[in-house]
Amino acid sequence: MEISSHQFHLLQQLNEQRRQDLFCDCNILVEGKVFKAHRNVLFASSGYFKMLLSQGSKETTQPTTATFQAFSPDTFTVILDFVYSGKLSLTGQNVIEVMSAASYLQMTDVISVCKTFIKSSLDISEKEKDRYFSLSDKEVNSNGVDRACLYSTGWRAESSPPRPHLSPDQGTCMMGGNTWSNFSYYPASQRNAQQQQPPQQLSKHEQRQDSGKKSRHLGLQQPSDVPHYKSSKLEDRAAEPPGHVTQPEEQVPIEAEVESPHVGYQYSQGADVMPRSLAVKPPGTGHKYDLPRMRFKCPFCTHVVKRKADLKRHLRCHTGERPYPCEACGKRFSRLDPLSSHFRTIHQACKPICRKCKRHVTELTGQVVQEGTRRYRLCNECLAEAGIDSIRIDLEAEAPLEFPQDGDKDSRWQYGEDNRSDVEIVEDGSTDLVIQQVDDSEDEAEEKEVKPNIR
DNA sequence: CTGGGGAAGGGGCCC
DNA sequence: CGGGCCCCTTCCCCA
Repeated sequence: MEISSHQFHLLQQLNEQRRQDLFCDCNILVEGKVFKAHRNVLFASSGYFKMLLSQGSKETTQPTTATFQAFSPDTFTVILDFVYSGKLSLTGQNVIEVMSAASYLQMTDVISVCKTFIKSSLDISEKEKDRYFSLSDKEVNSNGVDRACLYSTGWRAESSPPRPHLSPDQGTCMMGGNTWSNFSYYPASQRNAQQQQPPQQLSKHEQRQDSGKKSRHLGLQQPSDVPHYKSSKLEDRAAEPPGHVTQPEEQVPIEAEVESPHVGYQYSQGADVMPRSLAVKPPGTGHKYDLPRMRFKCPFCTHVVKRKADLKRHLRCHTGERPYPCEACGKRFSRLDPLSSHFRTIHQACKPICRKCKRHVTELTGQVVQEGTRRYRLCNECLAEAGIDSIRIDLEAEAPLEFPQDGDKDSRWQYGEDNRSDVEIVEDGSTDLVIQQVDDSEDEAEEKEVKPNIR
């Protein structure tokens, strides 16, 4: 028999203990502000703390202290409140930083919720489009605030439970000129205890995407390996006056018009979702019989793209999402093509150019050198200058190319296996360099086969 | 401190 | 719609 309220009450008690500084054995210092918490709770909630606390001293009588500069005390307050209550107080103003902090702290649930929060606002509803059908572009783009006002009626939350700990201005907030409703997330385990908080429903598309990306984020490595969005940059961009980027303004049409009837993009929950991209028609297509040409407006900045897919891609630079990890070095990329490029350049030494003298080399006139997980080519002369005698096999460098922590996609990292059969390793005597004879023709074939993370 | 080069980020657009 | 290529810009490291 299971008493569903037990978990909720347990968490409540822990939260109460935290507030009263009872049994707190961990101090978290964020930009000078000290937060008290329980090691056990932090350990259970955050991959970062799990790592930190498991690596740290086993001594439990001394309080552990962690210091962070990567996010603000306010952001950590949101995170810590979530840890101890299951309620994530997201607003348009804090979602980026909260997600960044969650990424740093390896809290995949929070990341997912932040992503859902952001993504859920990206859908275009037919209803909303109708609403803007006759908007002039100037009305739409000349003033982000105006636009926010126009949008706000459609996505203001109607069922968000009141949260007394919020400051009044958190009721709705502005982000990039748009008004955002508050967003509360209650883990499934707590939803029963909450007042029938409507669950955040995702469209099939989103569910698929989100589940997939969630699994990717489960593979986050050390926080230092996890790139974070540049909040300041984002804020700068978001704060840019609309006229700052002239290109979209100039190209954007006088009349805003929506795409012809489309499918797939609908509000899942009208209350929590808002139209975040605006389709407008370019100049010269004013005639009603012209095929409507879409332009999609980024809700975070003034960028306008022609295709929804391009907007989706662009948004990753705002959300910081990097779903494509390089399995050789762990570096994560927001897109597949830069990853492929990185992989070819850094780990496959595809450039037939001597890294030292920049001359073109072939398999006859040069060799591949491996340094850690990096590979590059050196011509025989430069190789001789470097002193082949001083170069040895680095078995560490050959073997490490497995990344069990990342179950992303079908990422099959065959680098260390398949390549080895094709290369002849010249062993020498120095640090961590490996010279390899590589058959270029096979290298190309292998390049096709061994692309990381490519489905 | 500065300039050059490599790597990565990001947009446009084709397939 | 995703993958991928091209191009330009930005960032970072190093001499």
